[in-house]
Amino acid sequence: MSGRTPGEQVTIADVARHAGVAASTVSYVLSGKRTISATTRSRVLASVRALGYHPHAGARALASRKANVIALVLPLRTGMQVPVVMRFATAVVTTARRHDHDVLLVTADEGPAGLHRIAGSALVDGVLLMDVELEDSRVPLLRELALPGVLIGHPADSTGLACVDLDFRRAGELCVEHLAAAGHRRVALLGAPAAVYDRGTGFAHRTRAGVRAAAGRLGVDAVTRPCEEGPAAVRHDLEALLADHPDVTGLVVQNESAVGPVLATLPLLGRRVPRDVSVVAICPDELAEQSGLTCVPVPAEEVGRQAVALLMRRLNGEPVPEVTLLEPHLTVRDTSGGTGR
Amino acid sequence: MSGRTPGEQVTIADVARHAGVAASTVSYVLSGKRTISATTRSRVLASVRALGYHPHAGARALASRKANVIALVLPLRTGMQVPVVMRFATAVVTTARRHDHDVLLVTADEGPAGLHRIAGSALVDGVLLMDVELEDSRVPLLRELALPGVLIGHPADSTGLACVDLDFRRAGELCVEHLAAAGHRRVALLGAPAAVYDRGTGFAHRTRAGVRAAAGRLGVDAVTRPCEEGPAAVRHDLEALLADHPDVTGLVVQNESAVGPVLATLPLLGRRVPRDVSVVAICPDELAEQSGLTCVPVPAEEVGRQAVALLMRRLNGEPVPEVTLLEPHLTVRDTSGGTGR
DNA sequence: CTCGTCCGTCGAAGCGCTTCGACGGACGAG
DNA sequence: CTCGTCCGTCGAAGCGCTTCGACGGACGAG
Repeated sequence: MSGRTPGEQVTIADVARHAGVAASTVSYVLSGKRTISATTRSRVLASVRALGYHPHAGARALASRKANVIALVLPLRTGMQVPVVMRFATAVVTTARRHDHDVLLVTADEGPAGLHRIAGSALVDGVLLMDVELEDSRVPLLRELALPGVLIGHPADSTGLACVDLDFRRAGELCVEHLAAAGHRRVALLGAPAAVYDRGTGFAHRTRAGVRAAAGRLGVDAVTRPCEEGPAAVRHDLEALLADHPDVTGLVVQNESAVGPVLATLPLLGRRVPRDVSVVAICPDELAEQSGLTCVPVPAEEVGRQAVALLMRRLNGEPVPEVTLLEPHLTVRDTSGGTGR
Repeated sequence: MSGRTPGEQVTIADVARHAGVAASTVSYVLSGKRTISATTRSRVLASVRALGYHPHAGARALASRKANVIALVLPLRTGMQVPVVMRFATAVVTTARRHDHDVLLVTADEGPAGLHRIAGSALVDGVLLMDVELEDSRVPLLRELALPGVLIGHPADSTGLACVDLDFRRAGELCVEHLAAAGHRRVALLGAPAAVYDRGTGFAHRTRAGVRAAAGRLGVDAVTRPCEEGPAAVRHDLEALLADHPDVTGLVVQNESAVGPVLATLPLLGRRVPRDVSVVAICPDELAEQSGLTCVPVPAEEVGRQAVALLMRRLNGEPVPEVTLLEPHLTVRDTSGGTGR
């Protein structure tokens, strides 16, 4: 179609020759950094299309000192909410593309050395860090490297950083407020696996704090306990919870893999939902929708979009807020209701 | 520590000066493309470490005509097996790093234009294409662009390509053989969502073909039907299946999200597992392990490793087989057994 | 002892882009 | 009509690397 041999790089010089202008003019047409007459512009753009020109990414990065690539540092460890991560990643890629950036996938197990390498080699202009822990070793490194970064979740000390997250504390409060308003006086949080709390992962700790705070404020009894993954483990943890606290009538679940098993197990333990026990989850909305579950959705896409938008503003040298918390909302479905007690 | 201002690029010239050699010598030490004396080599490497040198990725790409980056083109559509995708992605990144390559994340919704852009801008040296359909529009494009690629799954025409996949046909056969050997004469495949078959996705079609082939060969009745996602949908589809075919005693499940609901629903329909109905799944092994499920594991990591290894061989100009099928294995657990009939 | 070979290193060129300074020419002000 | 301004374009330099050819010098063969 274009007549060129596939695989051969079309250069800016080819375009310039084809359009009868200087290479710098082509560059200015493409970047818009200088005014170019309408006729020249359209001639150049026609040549770009005719030749199927794409600027060489490496050459561009070298000359402009911008890679137009951001890194997405993913965790991929036990207890991560996998579908949430995927939807988040999609939103990140899509939004980044809209800002003319690509996304490099980095796994956390390369650790701080990975950040060093990526920053040192100018492979990326900035990073998105997921699954940030309260005391995260990568955070000081980010500061030291002067590498623009946006964190998903937030560490204990967020000075000089940019963090985006659902307001999990508020989400925990919302769940308890909803249950309390329906008359529940004893509630329980069935949370993430113990390892997640041990790592000091922010969302788990903050949710728990929110549940406790709201319970304290509203005069509700609240117990909280971790929950391991897998149907058998969930069932076991739920049974243990109800054995220790048989009078719990409101359940907050923050563990994707537990949602299905919890709803399946409760009837077997003689608890009908929502008549005997109300269940509220903090989880992806589709998951909740499938089961008619009352929930506070985790807005993965929105977090991804916001994170990229913030990073782009940082890359442009604009100031950004240290902490951006997304307001949670509770969607009422079939698994929560009043209590007879 | 290193004494340099953070964010300032350390260049090969800095290293050369520090070590008292020419820049080209540093380059040769790092690439190993010419013999360098042991003393020079160690002096250079010491300087590299002292200065914290990382070669500028763009400059390297420009000069060497290699980006040392591969693209991972992910689907992210309905019916994809999300955890499998994640584990696959991790294996890809890890293996690529071992070959000194990074991974660019591309979503399929950028479509063929994305491949054009990526190839044209020399951002990547090759691509890994996931979720390949039997008639995939990206496949001819790959050929046209002369862009080295490895496909996960395989299209109808694999001429000149490199495809890696679990041998899903054989996996389907294995499941039926296992059930037949245990005495089951009527089996059913509860498969992927209908949309997945409609798209012509290879793994779904091949599994179904394998189930049918083995059933025919062994004189077993086999019915196959798609299964939508979500507990309610799964339950509905399973009930419909058993209503139409009440004498089915062997169930093959190829749908991650259906595994839990199927095991939860069967007892409610009066079928104990494995006494009344044996269940065999094709799914990630952890998922099966959690439920004590007999299964043919989908070896996501192994597929990822193989795919990267093949791509690296292609990038080195070595010949690679058109189709690489991984041999499936059946792991017997608690959900399958003999039948009384 | 001499010559050829080859090992180890160097310098220069070039990869494809961006950006800076310069410079015609059009056009408006006086 | 003249001069100054500014718009639109050009050419050159430079980004940091790899790679090629060249060339000392050591060393072995004769």
